[in-house]
Amino acid sequence: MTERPNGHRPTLEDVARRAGVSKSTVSRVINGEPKVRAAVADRVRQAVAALGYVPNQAARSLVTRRSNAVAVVVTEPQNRLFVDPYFDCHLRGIRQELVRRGAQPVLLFIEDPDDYPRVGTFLGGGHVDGALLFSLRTDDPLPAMVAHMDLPAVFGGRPAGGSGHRGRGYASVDADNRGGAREAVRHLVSLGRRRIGTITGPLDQTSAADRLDGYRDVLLDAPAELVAEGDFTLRGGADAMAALLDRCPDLDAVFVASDLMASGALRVLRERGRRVPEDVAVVGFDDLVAIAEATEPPLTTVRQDIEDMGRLMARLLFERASDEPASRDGRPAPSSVVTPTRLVVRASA
Amino acid sequence: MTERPNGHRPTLEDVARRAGVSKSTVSRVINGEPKVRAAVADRVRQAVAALGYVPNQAARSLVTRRSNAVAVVVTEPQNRLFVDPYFDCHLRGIRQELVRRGAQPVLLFIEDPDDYPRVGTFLGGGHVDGALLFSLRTDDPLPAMVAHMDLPAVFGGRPAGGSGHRGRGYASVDADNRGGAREAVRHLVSLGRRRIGTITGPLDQTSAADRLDGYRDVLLDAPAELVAEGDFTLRGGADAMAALLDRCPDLDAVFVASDLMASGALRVLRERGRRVPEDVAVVGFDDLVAIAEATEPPLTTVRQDIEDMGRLMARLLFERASDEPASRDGRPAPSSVVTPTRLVVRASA
DNA sequence: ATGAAAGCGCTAACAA
DNA sequence: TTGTTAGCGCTTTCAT
Repeated sequence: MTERPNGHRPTLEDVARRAGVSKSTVSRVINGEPKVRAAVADRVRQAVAALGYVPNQAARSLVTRRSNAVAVVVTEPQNRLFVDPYFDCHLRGIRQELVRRGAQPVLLFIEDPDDYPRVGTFLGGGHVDGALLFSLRTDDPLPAMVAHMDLPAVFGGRPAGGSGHRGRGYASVDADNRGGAREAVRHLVSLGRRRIGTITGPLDQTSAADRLDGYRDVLLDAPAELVAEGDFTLRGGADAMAALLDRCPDLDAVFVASDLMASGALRVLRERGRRVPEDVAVVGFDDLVAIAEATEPPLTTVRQDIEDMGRLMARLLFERASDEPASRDGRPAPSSVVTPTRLVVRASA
Repeated sequence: MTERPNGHRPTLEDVARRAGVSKSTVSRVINGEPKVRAAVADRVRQAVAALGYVPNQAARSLVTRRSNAVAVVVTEPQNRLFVDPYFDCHLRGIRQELVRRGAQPVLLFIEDPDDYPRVGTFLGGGHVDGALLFSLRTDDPLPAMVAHMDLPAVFGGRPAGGSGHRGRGYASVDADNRGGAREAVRHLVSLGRRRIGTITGPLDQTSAADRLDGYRDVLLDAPAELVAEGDFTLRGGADAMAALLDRCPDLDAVFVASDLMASGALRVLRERGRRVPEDVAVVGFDDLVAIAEATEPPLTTVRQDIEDMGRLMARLLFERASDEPASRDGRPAPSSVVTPTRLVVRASA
C-alpha cells in the first residue's frame, strides 16, 4: 500500500525530500528532461511510486498555461447522439488523433440552453487547450463565445453565418454536402427519373441546408411538394417519406439527406407496396456501412469519410493551438477545409 | 468588441485596476459573496464585461482544491455505447443531478488498455472533484486506481471482487439483478414452462453474472446447454438464440439478460417459425420502453429505473465528496445501494 | 547536473 | 465593507 504520512496528497516537495533532491530535479524527472543523472532519476522515481505522487494539474497549468485536454462539445439532444452511428465515426477519428498527440479528449454535452453559460465558463477557464465543436445550428451562441475568449477551436460542419464572415472566419472541416447532393440527384436524373423528391435534415443545420441546395442546383424548378423536412432520425425519415408519398403519389425517386432517414424511408416504401428501385429509386447520404449495407435493398448513397474528418479536425486544432498562424513559407495554415464526397452505387438506385 | 490592451487574457488584477478596487473585492463579486456595496459590485461587473474576463480555473482550483467538474468514465467500446439506449438513460439521470448541483459533467472514454494511464493521470490530476465509473469488468484496473489516489468515486454496477472486500468497499449503485432474474424465471415457471433457457450478457460483467445466478437460483439443475452467452448487443442476442434453438429444439421459454438482446432473439424466433409466446415465451431485462414496447410482440421484461440510478450515483458522489463520511447521527452514509426491480408483463410471456 | 528563488492567478484569513 | 498579505504546487530562469 502507498505510504501517506499525513492526510493530504503528496506534493513535489514531499517527493523531493524523500529522494533527497530539490524540487527542480523532481520536476525534471517527471517531465522527462534529459539532464538528470540516471541514479538520481531512479531515486526520484522510487519516491514517486512509494508516495503515489500524481502531479497537481492545476498548479502545473497555472504556469504552463496548458492542460493537455481538449474538449469535444456536442450540441445535440442526447438521444439523437446515442442512436446515430454518425457521431460514433466522428468521435473515433477525433479520439484517435487527439490521443496520438497526447491530449485527453473530454466530451461535453449541450442539451439545454441553460448549459451554454456553464460550458462556456468551463471552456474559458483553462480546463482545456482547445475545443472541437459540432452540429452548430444557425442560432448557436458557441462560435461567438469561443471567439470572444480566443480559445483555439475547430468546427465540425460549416458554421452558420457564411464562411469567413467574421474576420478571417472559423476553422472548420465540412464535407462537400452540396456537391455530394448534386451528384446524387444527377444520378437519379441519369436513371431517367422525373419526379424526384427529397427528404432533408433540419434546415437550421448547415449540412441539411447545403444538401437541399445541391438538390435544387440540379432540379431548378422542383415544386415545394417534392421537399419534405426530416430530422435526421429514422422515424423522421419514415414520416417524411409517408408525407411525400401522400402529396406526390407519382414520385419515382427520392434523395434522402442521411442513411438513417433513408432506412426509415425504405420501410415506409415497402409498407406502401412500392418496389425499390423499380418504382421509387432511393439515394441516401453518409455511407454508414452498418446501415447502408444492411438495408433491403442495400442503399446507394453519398459517401463522406466521417472518421477521417474527425482526424482532420483534431489535426487542424493542433495547428491552431501551436501558435502556427502561418506555415514557415508564409502562407496561412488552411483554416477551413471541405472534404470530397463520392457516390457509392448499390441496389436502391 | 472586447477591449484587450495587451495580448494576454485579463486577470483579476486587470479587472481590479479598471474598477478601481482591490483584487479581493473583485473576487468577492465574482463568487457572489454578499458583503459588497451594490455600486461597487456594479463597477466590477462592468469591468469584467468590458475586459471579457473569465476566471482562470487553474489558479482557482489550486487554492480551493475544487474544480466543479465530475468525470463520467465509460469503459466500453464506443460502438456499443452509441447503440445501446441503456447508457443514454443512465447519462440523462447523471447529468441532471450533476448540473442541478452546479457541477460540469465531463465524459471520458476508455476503449483501449492504453487509455488507463492517461485517464488515471487526468483523474488524479485534480481536473475533477470526483468520478462516476461504469461497466467494470472483473479485470478493470480503475477501482484500484481511484482508491489509490483517493478520489471520491461511485460505481455504476457492482464492482467485481465482491462487495466490501477492500476496506469498507466502494460506493456503488446497482440494480437487484439477481432478484430481478429470479422473478423473471419464476414467472416463466408459473406459466407452466419446463424447458427454460437463458441468454446471458458477457459473464465478465457482474450484472450479467448476477442475472445468471438469479436464473440458477430458480432452476437449480438447469443443464449447460440451456445457457448461451451473449454480449448485450442485438446481434449477439440473435446468435445466442439461434444456438439455443439448435441445441434444444424443445425449448419453451427463454430469459434474456437485456432488452436489446431480446429483440434480436425475437427476430430469430420469428425467422424460425416459433410463435411467441405460444411456442416460446420470452422475458427480457431493462425495460427500455423504446425497445420493449416496440417489439413484436411487446416484451415482458424486468424493469430497472436506469435514469434514477444515474441520479442516485451523482447524489452518492456528492455525499462522499462533501467529506461527510458519517451523517450527523454517527451512522456511516450508505455506500452501496441496490435498487429494486420489478417484472413488467406485456405479451411475450 | 543540480539548487534557489520568483511567480503563474487566484482565494482566504486577517486587518483596518 | 474593503484592502493587505500569504500561500496553493508547480515550472522556469538563473546561479552554481
